[in-house]
Amino acid sequence: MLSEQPITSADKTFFLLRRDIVEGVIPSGTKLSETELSTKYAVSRAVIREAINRLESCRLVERKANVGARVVALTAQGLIELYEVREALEGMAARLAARNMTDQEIEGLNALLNQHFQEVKGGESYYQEAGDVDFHYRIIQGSKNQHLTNMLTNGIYHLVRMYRVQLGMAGPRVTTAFDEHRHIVQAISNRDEELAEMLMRRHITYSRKNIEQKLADEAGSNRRQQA
Amino acid sequence: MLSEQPITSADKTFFLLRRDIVEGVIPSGTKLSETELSTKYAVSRAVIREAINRLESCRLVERKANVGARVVALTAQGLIELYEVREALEGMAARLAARNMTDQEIEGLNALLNQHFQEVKGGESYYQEAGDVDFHYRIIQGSKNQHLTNMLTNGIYHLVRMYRVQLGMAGPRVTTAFDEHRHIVQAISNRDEELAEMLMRRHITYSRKNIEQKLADEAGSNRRQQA
DNA sequence: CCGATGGAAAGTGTCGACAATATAGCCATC
DNA sequence: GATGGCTATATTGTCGACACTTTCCATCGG
Repeated sequence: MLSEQPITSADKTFFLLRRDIVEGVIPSGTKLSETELSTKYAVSRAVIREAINRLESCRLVERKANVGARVVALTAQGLIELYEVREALEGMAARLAARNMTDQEIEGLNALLNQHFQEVKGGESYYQEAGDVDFHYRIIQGSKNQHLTNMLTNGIYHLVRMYRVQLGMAGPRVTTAFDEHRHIVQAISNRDEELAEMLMRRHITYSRKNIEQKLADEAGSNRRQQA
Repeated sequence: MLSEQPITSADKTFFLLRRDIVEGVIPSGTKLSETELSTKYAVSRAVIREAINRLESCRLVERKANVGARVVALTAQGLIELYEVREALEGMAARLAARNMTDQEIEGLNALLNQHFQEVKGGESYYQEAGDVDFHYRIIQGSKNQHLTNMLTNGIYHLVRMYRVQLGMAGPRVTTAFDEHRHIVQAISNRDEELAEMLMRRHITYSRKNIEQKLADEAGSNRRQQA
């Protein structure tokens, strides 16, 4: 039923490049040469340019006129800033989800949670990341706010994933995060906008602090190694 | 001292098109024909395409593959969604500004406020819009968060302005808005993050409600006219 | 008279070539 | 030996032409 729009060559190249950048195949800081990429992907430079433009609007690469594009550098500061934006946007998403989600959607969210519970109990913690993403996606969709949805799913989430992959943040935090998810769904279920937003913001804050802690630990051990 | 980067033809065309779209010279819903625009602006289609791509990433136009681009349609729902995003992002910006602005920047904000006070007292209410934008810009900059700043100044603000211009929301609300601004600066001055965010969110909520009211009134009078 | 089919016409997607700009390396000069 | 300017090279920016898709309209069949 979904009117599937045609996929152009530029689209495909964009998706490929994005995947490679997010997954770290093309490391952070790499120069993206148009001529090089056009031979590698067997398309014209025009296609590559369009793909790079779109990567730029996702903030995955930075371009300078007459110089070229490079994959964004990953910094601790950048990650913190990203989580600050996430906190604001996803907090609002949770608030709006509590207002706008249908009862069926909420039911589906509960089902997803139960499924996760079974998996976590069964020790399949490797499902955690995908499950976490799925959970957040549903709430974002539930906000029914197009701007919010686009910003998060087309922009921020790929950036967050890039950081997680390349800084090696597969992260445990499984059981606590699960409880936090449960409480958020509870608040949405009760149509308590205030609480839903607050809990989502806390959830993301905890996640950020967890990552900051890890970065600090790594930095510490690196210093010890160097000494 | 600012290393001014070279401005390409695509840049210029982008700026021109954006201005024309935001100011309503190119009305909402208009089809943007690449061939037509390339003759009008005397540049190649490649340049036009790049400009349109960038307009799309600002969400000022929408593109469909093999069909073309049109200026986004303005709807009441869209405006509300925009303000919801603004509330989330600018609320966070105010919180971060309370944390990160320098004392000098805060002093500058106070000076700006006093200047506005003089102008408002003198009845120069036509300065309101520019002053309002300036006020919000400074707080956004004060957040020291690059992502936040880019999202707001490169994306949302142009969209908001587009709505304001084309739906004729030059809006009074001068004196009340001025008081709200004053209280926000006060909170930032006191480094009260919590309060700064709350006041900014309220400020934007009020602004949204004011606009919703106007839209409702217009719709009402339109119905009466038609009857 | 209405719907389907076919084929122009117009528009977008892609390409290779040329122009303009930045970078690197070399030589001359201080 | 270091610095400044110049040339050579490589890369990006821009262009016009061609390929493909969509859209519109006329024609045909029911």
